[in-house]
Amino acid sequence: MTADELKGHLDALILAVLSREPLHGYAVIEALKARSGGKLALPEGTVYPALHRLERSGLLASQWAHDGRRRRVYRVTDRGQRELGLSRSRWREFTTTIEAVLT
Amino acid sequence: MTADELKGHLDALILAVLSREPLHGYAVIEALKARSGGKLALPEGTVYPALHRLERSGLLASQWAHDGRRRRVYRVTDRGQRELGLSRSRWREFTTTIEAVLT
DNA sequence: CCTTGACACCTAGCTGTTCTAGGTATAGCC
DNA sequence: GGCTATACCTAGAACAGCTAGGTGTCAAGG
Repeated sequence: MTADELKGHLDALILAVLSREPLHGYAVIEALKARSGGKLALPEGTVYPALHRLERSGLLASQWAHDGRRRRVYRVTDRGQRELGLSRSRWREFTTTIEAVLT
Repeated sequence: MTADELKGHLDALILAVLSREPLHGYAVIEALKARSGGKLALPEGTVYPALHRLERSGLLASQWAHDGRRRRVYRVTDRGQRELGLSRSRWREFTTTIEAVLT
């Protein structure tokens, strides 16, 4: 399920894990894996560009941390928090719409 | 909600409406609109290529009907029916996975 | 009669997102 | 010293959905 069916929902997932606590990119990947029971095993080439995109559009902010390794730690901005709320209600509408047709 | 978030799920939706009864392309668009309460207003440029794709991969079969207008009527093949079943369970897994992360 | 709008089909090319497949570099363990 | 896990990055491929154009029929209204 490393999927094309994911399209359009990745941003919300990233915002969701980062809204709990700031994390660096690699840790975001692992958090997604952990919180989904291993189902969401996203490659770095998917997540890193997504983080950059989200930062460019002001939903995330990042800071370099140098505790041994170089790590870029991301946190959700206020706008990102609001966007996460919108994403959640959009998700609910999306699923009910699809399910209305699918069942 | 005419969306990028739809990606990867359109095929299942089309199979679902056509599994009830065979329809021509334009009617598929209207059926999707009706069954979703107007939320799914997909442009022709999305649906027609999808129908062709599904036929090419053997999940749909079509026949021209000439009752006044030219209409290409699509029906779900046996393979398409099986695929619809798979799509439904994939959908369930997909939503539970996303929701585990999102909530 | 002729224009407008709904019906019904089609496709080339744009866009944007995910993935593939490469690359760099450090830390820790055997 | 070499291997694995950690940690970052990006160019380009692949592909789905959309935009924006096109054709043609039919029915209703002016």
